[in-house]
Amino acid sequence: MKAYSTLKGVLDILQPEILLWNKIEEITRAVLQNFGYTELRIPIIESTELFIRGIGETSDIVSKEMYTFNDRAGRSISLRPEGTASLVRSYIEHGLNNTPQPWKYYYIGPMFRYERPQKGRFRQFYQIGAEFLGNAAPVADAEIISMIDTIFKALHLPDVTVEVNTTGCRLCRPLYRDALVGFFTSEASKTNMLCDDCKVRLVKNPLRVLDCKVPTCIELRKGAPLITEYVCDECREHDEAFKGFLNEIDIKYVENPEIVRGLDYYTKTAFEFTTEHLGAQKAVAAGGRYDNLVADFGGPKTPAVGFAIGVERLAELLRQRLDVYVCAPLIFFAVLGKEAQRMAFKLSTRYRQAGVYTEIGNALHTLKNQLKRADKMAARFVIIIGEEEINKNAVIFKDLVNHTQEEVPLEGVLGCIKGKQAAYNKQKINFS
RNA sequence: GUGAGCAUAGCUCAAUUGGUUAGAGCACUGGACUGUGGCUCCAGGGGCUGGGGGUUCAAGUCCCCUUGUUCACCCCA
Repeated sequence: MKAYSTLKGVLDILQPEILLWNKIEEITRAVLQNFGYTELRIPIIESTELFIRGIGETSDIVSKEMYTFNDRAGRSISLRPEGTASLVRSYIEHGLNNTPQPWKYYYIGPMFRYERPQKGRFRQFYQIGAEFLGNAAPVADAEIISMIDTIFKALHLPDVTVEVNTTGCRLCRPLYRDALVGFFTSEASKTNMLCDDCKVRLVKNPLRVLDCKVPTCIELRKGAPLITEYVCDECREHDEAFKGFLNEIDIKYVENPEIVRGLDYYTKTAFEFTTEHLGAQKAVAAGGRYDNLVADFGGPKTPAVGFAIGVERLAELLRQRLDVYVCAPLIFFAVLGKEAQRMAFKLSTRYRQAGVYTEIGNALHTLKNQLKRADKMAARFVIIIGEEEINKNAVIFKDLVNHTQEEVPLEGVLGCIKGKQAAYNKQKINFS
């Protein structure tokens, strides 16, 4: 029979990787909570229309990366490629604008994009994202940056750079866009010298020409108009105030006019947290403001800021750096014979219900073998039960670390364990 | 969608210029006088050399195709 394997770009996350993920989630959730965010579980499938309307029909995500299919009733369904559209949908669908504002929620889960996998990029990948709705003020943008910064500090993530940009709004961005197109089309020779990709970009998304890595394009765009020269007063003031708040809390940022979000809904602030340790996919978190999306979805006009962290990328950066432990059993029962097994099963059930991690050896194996397993599992204590012990109504209580053992009467076993929970062995996980 | 590199045991890797039954370490399982772990020693299981085709007396090794994978482009978390 043919061996099955995961689909391209889709991974099983197993030990020890998953322990690192658990730790990341645990720490991140705690920080999100401190900033007033609660989780919202959004579905993995939505109507395709939701993403087309939200992310934009011409975006790469929608035009070539969505997992789209028809359900049995012929409705077009898509696996979510991102979380924001769903959260905004949920906000409107449940009338959550009628709950106390502002509205702060986060989500954790897999996203799906049909792309060629490479370092830090997968077809099923996990995001931890949060959305802050109902606050148009620059301080909201800064609070989001501060929150990501706090998460990364809590995780001891090293060497991250905060890059920020303003992408303008619906009033000023078109002006800039036109200016840019005008710049590149002012002379036919200039247009022709652009690379083929850029010729397409010039029509589809001119801002991306600024991001091209072809040398001739880099040369050609010298002297091109800058977004900062075209943003309206409101956007400029917003941007300045936003950066002022970052200065206020000593967050070093780099202004990068090349940050052009690939999702159409962004306005004003756009940002990325980048690192040099991730290969080409260097953004570990990214986001921005989207003041029109809620209204575009038919909700009340509601300003919003949000972001998403790439969990795989974060985990990649934290391998070796975050101490991750797996709990070993406090008690391992080594049992000889059926009666011993019965006793161990009863005892261990009691201990487990009291919150103690116990394991029971295989009664068919020799004592030596069971001790070997106990050791391999890094168990702290072994309770040996054999015929002799059953006859004496006692057990042997063995300390695997101090190499000591004593015979204790059955009634005394619980007392032996009491106060020893702190003695749990913790096995530090070694990522290699 | 485009380009390049790589596919040998669960993992990391060997295998003269093509040349016998494809090896090692780690891991796993068992054993070293029958009820005592770690160390050591011994043994064992496990590979159609990713799949298919071709060249050859002979292919893990050379050629072609295919699939997977890695990295990069595009784009993005």
